[in-house]
Amino acid sequence: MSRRILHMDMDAFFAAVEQRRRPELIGKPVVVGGMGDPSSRGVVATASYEARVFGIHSAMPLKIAYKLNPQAVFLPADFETYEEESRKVKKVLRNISPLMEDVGIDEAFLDISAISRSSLEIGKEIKENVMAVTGLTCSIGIGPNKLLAKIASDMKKPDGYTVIEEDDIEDILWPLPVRKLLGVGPKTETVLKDMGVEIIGDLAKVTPEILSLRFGPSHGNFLYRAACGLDERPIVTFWEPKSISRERTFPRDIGHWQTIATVLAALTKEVVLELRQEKMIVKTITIKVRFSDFQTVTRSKSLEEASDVETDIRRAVFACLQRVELVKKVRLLGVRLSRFEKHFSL
DNA sequence: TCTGGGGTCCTACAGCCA
DNA sequence: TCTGTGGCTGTAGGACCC
Repeated sequence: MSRRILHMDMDAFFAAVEQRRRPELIGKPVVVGGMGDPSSRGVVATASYEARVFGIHSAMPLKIAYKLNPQAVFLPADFETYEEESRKVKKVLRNISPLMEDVGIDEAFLDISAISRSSLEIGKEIKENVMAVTGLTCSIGIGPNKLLAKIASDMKKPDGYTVIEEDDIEDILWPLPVRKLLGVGPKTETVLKDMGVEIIGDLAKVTPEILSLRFGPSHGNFLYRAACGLDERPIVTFWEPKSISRERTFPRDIGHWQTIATVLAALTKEVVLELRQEKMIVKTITIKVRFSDFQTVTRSKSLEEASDVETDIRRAVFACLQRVELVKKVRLLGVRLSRFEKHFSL
């Protein structure tokens, strides 16, 4: 039986939720992100299609989005509401197949290989049910693997439905820019461009040996196989968290050691609270310091014995802080816990 | 121009040990 | 006893994702 993977992507999710609950925003450029104040630090989480016309897109600093369109409606992200809508959508998908992989708040993969109905019927049912429970549209892509399903869902947005078959790889996949491949970000794109590789078809003509030399064996092989449309990664329906972290960017860069210490202690409290909720104990503690010039350093420390005791973890955090040279003002601080063990006594 | 917050995975390197 | 090697672990940083 050949694999049939479906990828569902909500259209401009956060902005669409805001437009649905405030109909006066329908048809207007809506930008969701940060505190909703374009004069403060933050980036765009989602821009409505009306805002995208002005060149506003995800991950763009709010200040730049404001310059592009000062008339746009800027709103803070309301994650609780988005999570609630997301749960409804995921339930629709699980009703089709329990083999669902969550990919963040607004995306999911679904393995529909074992379902006898046509792809079109399944896609139609999902779209209708998502609309019925949320009032929102989504785009659907179907392919023989996750890589191609994801590319398919991105091809016709919003409210799209696209199928990519194995025979379509040369016609549909190869003319696309390499950046469309999941795993090719700005850095990889630049290196590939320097090699004369601009579209996926160019990438498929480079040998895996050359790609491995440039990108390392793992990423190099991945790139080659991706360019050929090959991807055997399974649908992962459940996984244990591997790290818990909290970080904070200050409205203005800070220079006082006292403030740095206070914030790190507060962040430690937050991660420890979550650690205990997960009934885990932790071995490695890492702090992150980003300076005013965006230089970022991390320092980590492993405990002799895994712990969930706040004083142990805070001590490790401050031991890490002592190893950071605080010669510049600080823009961001973070605390991360990793390498968990189960807390058997609980 | 200015660049969030929560994650995952990979690589390089150093130190330790068999 | 000395030296080289390879595996493992911890640490730091980077790229990428939504």
